[in-house]
Amino acid sequence: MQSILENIAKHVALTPQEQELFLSKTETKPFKAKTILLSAGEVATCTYFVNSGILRSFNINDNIIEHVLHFACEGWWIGDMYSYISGKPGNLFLEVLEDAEVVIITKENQQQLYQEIPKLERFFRILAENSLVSHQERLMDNLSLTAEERFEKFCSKYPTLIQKVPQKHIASYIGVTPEFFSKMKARLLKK
Amino acid sequence: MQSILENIAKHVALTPQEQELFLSKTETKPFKAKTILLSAGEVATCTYFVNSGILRSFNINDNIIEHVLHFACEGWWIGDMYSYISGKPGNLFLEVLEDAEVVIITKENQQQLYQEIPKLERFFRILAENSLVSHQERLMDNLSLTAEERFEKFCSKYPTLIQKVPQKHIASYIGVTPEFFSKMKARLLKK
DNA sequence: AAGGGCACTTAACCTAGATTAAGAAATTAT
DNA sequence: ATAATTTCTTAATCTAGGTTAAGTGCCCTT
Repeated sequence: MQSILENIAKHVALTPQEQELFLSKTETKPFKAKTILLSAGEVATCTYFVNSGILRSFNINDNIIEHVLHFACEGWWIGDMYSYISGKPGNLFLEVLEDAEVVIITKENQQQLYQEIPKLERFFRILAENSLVSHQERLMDNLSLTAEERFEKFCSKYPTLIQKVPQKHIASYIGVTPEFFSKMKARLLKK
Repeated sequence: MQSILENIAKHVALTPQEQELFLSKTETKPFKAKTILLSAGEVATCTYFVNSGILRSFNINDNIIEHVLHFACEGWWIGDMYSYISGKPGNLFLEVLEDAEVVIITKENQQQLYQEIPKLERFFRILAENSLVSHQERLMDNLSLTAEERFEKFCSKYPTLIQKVPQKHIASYIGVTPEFFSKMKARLLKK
């Protein structure tokens, strides 16, 4: 299991004291599958780091159709960035897909940490930049690739997720209906 | 015209000396429309801030179809974040659409600035976070809205751009062909 | 001022993926 | 175990948006 400190150490070096301070501002909790950590309409007051298990963020259209924004498994960060930084009610739900242990950082604590350990500004800058790059790529993929190509890309990028999460969520992530996804999968298997 | 210093001042306060230092690490240049500042396959060594005029970033599929990632006009930042942070050849072109004045920061200079003015880590963190949020929103819009709804959203978000940039680029940005865009526009005008 | 590209429009036809519906398989709960 | 609920599959039908093609108008350039 990759710890949150190892995750930070990938980009900035914290002293033992800083590490301790950092951990003191976090809270680690277990959650059962199906738990909703955050609902649309609420203000996101925390950011989440996944120690183990799987989470997803998604929104709901017209009270019917879900769209998966993100999956997060071991070693990933997840949250509702819009609500978190704006302080306004968000559109995202955050759900546990597989029993998970999650490190929680409140916005208050994160602000304090920025004051006390300025290096963390760099860390979260790099995190945001990397996330931005992958969103840009996904956006361009959605504009230029077919559903089949997006699925293949998803498989090579997140090979472990395919076995673990219901395929309707993967369909939603790549932007097709579950029915079409099923048809497409059958077609690919014949090849 | 909004200066780059005012843009920074929105999020962090620099002292006069810091402001001077910052400007000394930048270069401001005029560019004629149609100039290509960066091509796919090149490594992006700079980030760009637009003083005036309009730029766009886009990629090209199979040597044929362009997809617009971004427009940038007065007061916006633009570049190829993937190539810039990875140091690898990128997929994006950066083109001037309307005669422009652009502030250029090289990666080297930006790294030095991070050392000398740590507050800039915060500024660029906030910049990346905001950009991330708008990419997430655009991604979800592409998954859940019709072309017509995306167009309406584009109009209310970037009212000035509609008059100024060729509509085929706007079609590309919202993710439809120029022909369909034209048809859709005619349909909307009838209402 | 003339001509050569672009940018835009229109229209006929086409297709990837959506929708609807019904049944089968797999999980979950009791 | 068994019932209940979800998830997945299959198939028929439909549509938003793509493709192809032809024509119009409008900047640019010289």
